[in-house]
Amino acid sequence: MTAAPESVPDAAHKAHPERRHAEGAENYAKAIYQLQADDDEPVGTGAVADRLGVTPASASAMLKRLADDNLVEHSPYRGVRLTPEGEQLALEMIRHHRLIELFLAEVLGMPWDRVHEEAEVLEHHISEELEELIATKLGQPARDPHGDPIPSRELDIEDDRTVALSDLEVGGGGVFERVSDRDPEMLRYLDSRGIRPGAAIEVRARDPFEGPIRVSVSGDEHALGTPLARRMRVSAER
Amino acid sequence: MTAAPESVPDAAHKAHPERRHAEGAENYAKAIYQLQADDDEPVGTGAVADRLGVTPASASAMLKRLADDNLVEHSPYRGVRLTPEGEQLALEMIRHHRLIELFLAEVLGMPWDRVHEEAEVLEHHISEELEELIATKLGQPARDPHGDPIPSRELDIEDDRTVALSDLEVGGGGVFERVSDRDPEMLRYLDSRGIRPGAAIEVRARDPFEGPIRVSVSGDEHALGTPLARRMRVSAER
DNA sequence: ACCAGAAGTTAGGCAAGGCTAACTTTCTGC
DNA sequence: GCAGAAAGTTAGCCTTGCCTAACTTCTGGT
Ligand SMILES: [Mn+2]
Ligand SMILES: [Mn+2]
Ligand SMILES: [Mn+2]
Ligand SMILES: [Mn+2]
Repeated sequence: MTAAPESVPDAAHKAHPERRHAEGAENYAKAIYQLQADDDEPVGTGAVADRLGVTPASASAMLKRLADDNLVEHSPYRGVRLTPEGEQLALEMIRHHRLIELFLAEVLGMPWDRVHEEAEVLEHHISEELEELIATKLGQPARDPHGDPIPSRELDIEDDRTVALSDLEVGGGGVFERVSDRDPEMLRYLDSRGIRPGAAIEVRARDPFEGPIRVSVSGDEHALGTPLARRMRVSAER
Repeated sequence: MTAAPESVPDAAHKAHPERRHAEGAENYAKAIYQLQADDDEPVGTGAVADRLGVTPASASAMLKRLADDNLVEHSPYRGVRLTPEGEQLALEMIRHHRLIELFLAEVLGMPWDRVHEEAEVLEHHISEELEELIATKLGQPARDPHGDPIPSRELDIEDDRTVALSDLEVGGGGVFERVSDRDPEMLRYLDSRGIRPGAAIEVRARDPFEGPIRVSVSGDEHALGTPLARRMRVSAER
């Protein structure tokens, strides 16, 4: 046996206070964070329920519990806002999620349209130690396979400087930075067209009434429907 | 889009019928499997309760539910035995567990005394697809970091041909095949002595009344307590 | 053969989360 | 400014697991 102290479990990875919250609370916190975006409007019960696929009644009950746990402030009938503690919890889960997605893609070769579903489960079940081992293995990465920023170990996250592709004028463009990871079909479609985060993209033409948007990506032209273009984010110019 | 069929989700990894059971059922099935060993005595409620750290009352209730789900046969007051379905479920979890342990150790460099705890959680949360990616990455391995055999994809498991080190006579020995993974302290101790699965081991002397066992491992002598020796398994000779 | 203690089960609770149905509050269009 | 619609909440119920306390069954020693 070495001279190492007995039963002192390393004590390293203790940046965040290791609050143990139920998986439910973690999912709600993440959903609220993502719905809150940056406009600091409170988030409605219905929006949370929709995103999590539960009834408004279930969400209402759960939000009250989150309020008791100091994860949200709840004004009945008006909505919820994350407390700083709730935001930390959300960011912790987002860090787990994105690290896992990248790890699955990079280390295990899982296709980028399938990593999301797996990460959605695993994010709640990895230890802080495993989180750290994954981050180290990946070289403390800044972005996940869909271009989304990964919060730092201290849970700082880069603020979003992108605009939706659907909001660009003809002639506008930039780097295709990120895309929603929640629709595998969509990801496979983009992949099959060779459209991936990091590519330069430019709007060539737009049709009115939500018509397709013609873009060029690395030389090729594509006509993208508005729902798709809404989920693709491009670096803000200027 | 390629000519690949739409929405047919690959259909590969479907060897086992993908029964979804609650995490509780998975843990109970695994516990019963491991208590059952090979002596096909039925397993008592108390033994299950002990191993899972719940009260006998809780185990009793749960065993009844497992019986309803056809995972065990339950004779009240006499004990339970796994059904074939229950055994498949147990082996599935054991495969997950041991693949995850090896993966964490080999790919992420997690020390062998810490992989068990992490695997204990993750085994319930990886998809069949991820299981397969891990197995492939590791080259369809046969043993985990503690020397325990990993069930095949078809859930066949090699039967145990080892004896406890504590049961060997002086002069007996063989290959140190495997060691219980449930006590991190013990694993660290063995590791610090350079005693690892695969090493040749021989009993040099024994003291009566559960006294220490003197063994030689790759040239060095060690005195091991009986509780430790009971958890170390050595290849059966002859 | 009996009976005490060990082992197992039942009864009654609790906490998380989900549901539906019914009720309340807020918002909106006239 | 008010009615009806939309949004949110409450009430009552369910499932999964766990608990303690009380009861039942089994077993081993005399
Ligand atoms: Mn994702
Ligand atoms: Mn963390
Ligand atoms: Mn499997
Ligand atoms: Mn293990």
